[in-house]
Amino acid sequence: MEKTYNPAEIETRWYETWEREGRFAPSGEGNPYCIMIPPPNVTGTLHMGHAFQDTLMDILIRYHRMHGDNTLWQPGTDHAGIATQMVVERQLNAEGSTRHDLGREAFVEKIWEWKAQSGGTILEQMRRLGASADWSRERFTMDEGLSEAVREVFVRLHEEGLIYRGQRLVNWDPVLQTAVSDLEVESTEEQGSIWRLRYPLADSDEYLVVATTRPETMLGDTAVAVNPEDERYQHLIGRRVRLPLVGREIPIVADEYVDAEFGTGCLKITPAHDFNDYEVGLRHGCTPINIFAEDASVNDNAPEAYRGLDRYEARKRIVADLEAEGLLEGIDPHKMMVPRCDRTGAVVEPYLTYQWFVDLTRETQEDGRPGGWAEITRPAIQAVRQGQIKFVPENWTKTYYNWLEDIQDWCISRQLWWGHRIPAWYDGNGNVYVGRDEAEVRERHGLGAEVVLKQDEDVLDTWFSSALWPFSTLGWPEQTEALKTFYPTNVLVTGFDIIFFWVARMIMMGLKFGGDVPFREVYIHGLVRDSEGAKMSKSKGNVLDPIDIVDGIDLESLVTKRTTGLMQPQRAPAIEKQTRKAYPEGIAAHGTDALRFTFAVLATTGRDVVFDMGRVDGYRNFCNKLWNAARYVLMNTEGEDCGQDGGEVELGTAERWIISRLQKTERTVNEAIAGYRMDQAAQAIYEFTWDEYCDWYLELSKPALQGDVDAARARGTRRTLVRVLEALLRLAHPIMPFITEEIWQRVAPLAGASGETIMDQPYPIAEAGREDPEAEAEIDWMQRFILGIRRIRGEMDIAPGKRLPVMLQNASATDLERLERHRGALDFLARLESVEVLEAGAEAPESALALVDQLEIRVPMAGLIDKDAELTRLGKEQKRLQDEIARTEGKLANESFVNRAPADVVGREREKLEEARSALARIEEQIQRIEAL
RNA sequence: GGGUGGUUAGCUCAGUUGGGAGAGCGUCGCCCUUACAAGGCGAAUGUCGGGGGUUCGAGCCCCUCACCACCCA
Repeated sequence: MEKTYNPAEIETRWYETWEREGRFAPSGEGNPYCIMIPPPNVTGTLHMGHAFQDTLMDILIRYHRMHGDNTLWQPGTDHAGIATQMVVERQLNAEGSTRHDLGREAFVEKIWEWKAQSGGTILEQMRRLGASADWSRERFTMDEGLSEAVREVFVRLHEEGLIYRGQRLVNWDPVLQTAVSDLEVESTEEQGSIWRLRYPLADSDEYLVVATTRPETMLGDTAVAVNPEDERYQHLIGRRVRLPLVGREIPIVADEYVDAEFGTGCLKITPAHDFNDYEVGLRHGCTPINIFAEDASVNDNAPEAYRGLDRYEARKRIVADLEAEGLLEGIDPHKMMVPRCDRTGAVVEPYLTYQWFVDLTRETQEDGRPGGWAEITRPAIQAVRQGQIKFVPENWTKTYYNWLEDIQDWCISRQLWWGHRIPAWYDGNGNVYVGRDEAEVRERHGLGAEVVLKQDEDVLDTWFSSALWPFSTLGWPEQTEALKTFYPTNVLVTGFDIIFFWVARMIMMGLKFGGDVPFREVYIHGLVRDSEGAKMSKSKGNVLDPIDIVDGIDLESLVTKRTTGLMQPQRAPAIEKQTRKAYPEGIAAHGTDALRFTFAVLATTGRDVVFDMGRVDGYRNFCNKLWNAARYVLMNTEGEDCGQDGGEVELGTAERWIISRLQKTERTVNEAIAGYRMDQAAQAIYEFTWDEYCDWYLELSKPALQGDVDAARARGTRRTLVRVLEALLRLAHPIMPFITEEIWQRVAPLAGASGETIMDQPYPIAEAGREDPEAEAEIDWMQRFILGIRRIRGEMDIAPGKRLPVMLQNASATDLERLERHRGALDFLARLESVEVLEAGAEAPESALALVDQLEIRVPMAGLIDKDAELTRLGKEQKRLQDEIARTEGKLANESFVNRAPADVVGREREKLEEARSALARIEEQIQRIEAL
């Protein structure tokens, strides 16, 4: 084996081998186990969230594959309508062109080109992480098969009356000029103003004052509303005001919605441009007046003076004009929630347009058929409520219910060019026909060639196709073998930010069209944040590229990477400064396994995953530790007799001990993974490897293999060295696939294991019969013996290499037996020069003292021990024991404790007290003796 | 305003039906002991956010307050 652990070389080599040999495909045998990847944006790049999530999925996949399941990890990508269209559009803009210059067909062609060129990036990055997805089954949401599924679902829902087209107020992005769903809108608090405007009454010289945060919308006002209980305005209800600048007379209505405490208590009602006003308008029979064009400039429904002005320009002019007329009463600063599109950052405009919707709210339709609530939403709620789908951690079900129980109809049309075009056609008379294609529409509705049909210009919300992902990727609507085998899938692994967008919608569509839940469990993991706990985002400049952690990156490259392509280039200097501070040396190469191990350890039940580079450093060291342990094992076993070819094998206590500890670790790891506690699994592997196998067993094997040892014993030691290592490698493989494969190839033959790859070896399962409490007790004794001497050594600053003479006093028969049995190990690990067993009652010379239960271990002080240092050391021990005695005595003096606590707890306290008292007595005696020197 | 989660060592986090708190990194000593200095051996470090309650016993259960974060209106 190479002397140094070099992850880069190992990782690329093994990944290529696995993929070439088709190791990622389902075996076709065993219980089906399937995970659908949450499809990333096809033109995106891998971020920390992906890397974290992919690691978790790959751990589960590799674990189940090794357990013999017929395992499929279904990969693929999403066309991500808005995001992808924007990317390509921005490129065009950079070339001085627009998508409108190109036209729809050429623009879509351009996006396909872009996809062909950069679409594979993220999947390549996933390969770098070791993701063992079945790439031969890779799907893209706009593949023909998946597009067919989309059309099929649309048509069927439409036939059932569950998809409808209607004019509704929607969230409108005036930059992209498309509707967006409420989930794509982010509201943040921003500083704005409240303008108080005077609206003159139509029939007198009086006026009332309305308060508004958006004065420009007054051009579309259709009413003024006051609270019916508001005494100030009783006399106004039913009268009319003359709308300034416009001249239209509009009614004053009473509506509960108005908060008398807010502003002036008079609310202007603009149904076409505010969701609440729309509702109020409906109640009072107002016809909405739309005053904006699609780009949010003022349209022809407004007075000529304002037409064509952008909404903010119009605001300025309107405020100025009102002021000139004496109708502006005042402006107050006001903090308000401003809705912005999460993609473009544009302020979203409530806008009245025709859109397609999925009904999710009606119990029954007008014609008596069941509505969307009954057909889609309620079953989705029930599936979780009745336990057909389990959330892990369980409390996320609350979030799920809260959203579904208060759901709105789903606006599925988008005014984009990139996506699944809505399968609806219009004739010249405004009739709309829905069908799988134009031919079907013509045939079904008897439309001859003379009728001109035009397909709907809009495309579907990307989430519409994502909702079908669990079954469309398996071939639906065909009843394929894959579909029959792997649907429902086993678990969905995803972040909580996407429960609404995606999880709920997959459950809806899975139940409706897949005939069953899309997955049995939903494992919700936390979101990766930077070491300060802040969200990682390009604009904050705190993003990390997982591949940079794997390969390393120098500071200058990192700075360049973080400061190019910013939406707000003015942030560059701040980002640069912060980057230089956080990573003065750049980022070191850590290798994929270390990164994966870190992710596993961070996968606790919390909702935030705070990522700290120090953790990766630590787990890279762990990889190095494992590597070197393997080197040691191989040095001592390759070319030696490890018992793989027969021969008598004898296991010593140390062997029985490490095997016993391994069983416990195997049990812990299996339970942890089954419960989605990757942190506990990784922790157990770490502790076993480092604290038990390396720190103790490898050390114990050294004296056992030195000198002239019994052949059967040596064979037992070598066999245990390789077999435990081999099992450990299998145990760790799902988390750190590369290093384990690399070492396993060398170790497996020595351990008597055969196979081409660790990937398809059986996952270790604990055998209760191999647990050995006796061996554990004995090694525990030995460890305490050694630790006692090491402490004396450490506290006295005695060089580790210096051999020490020790004397034993008060040794029991068991102590002596154990001493005899492990003398070699004790000499080696505690660096003993000699051991003298003192007769009962014999006076020991002045010495430093360590206790193992009743056994007193003494290191004579002559020339070695510093009196004051020993007194300090003993003083600390004295204090600890005194505290312990005080605590236990107090407890045992409490009658209710003795009477009410379980007998074993009380018994344990009594034992503890007794031991502490005995130890304290001897420590204090020792203190006196040393003080007397 | 409603909801959810959090507050444990200097930092980032674990803590399994309530039985005297752990890890990684960092810190302090002593060591180049032939697997590993990305290491070995040893050490220090916490009124478990505040207050109250239940209990023989609370980091863990209940109430309350404070602060932080997120989601929804």
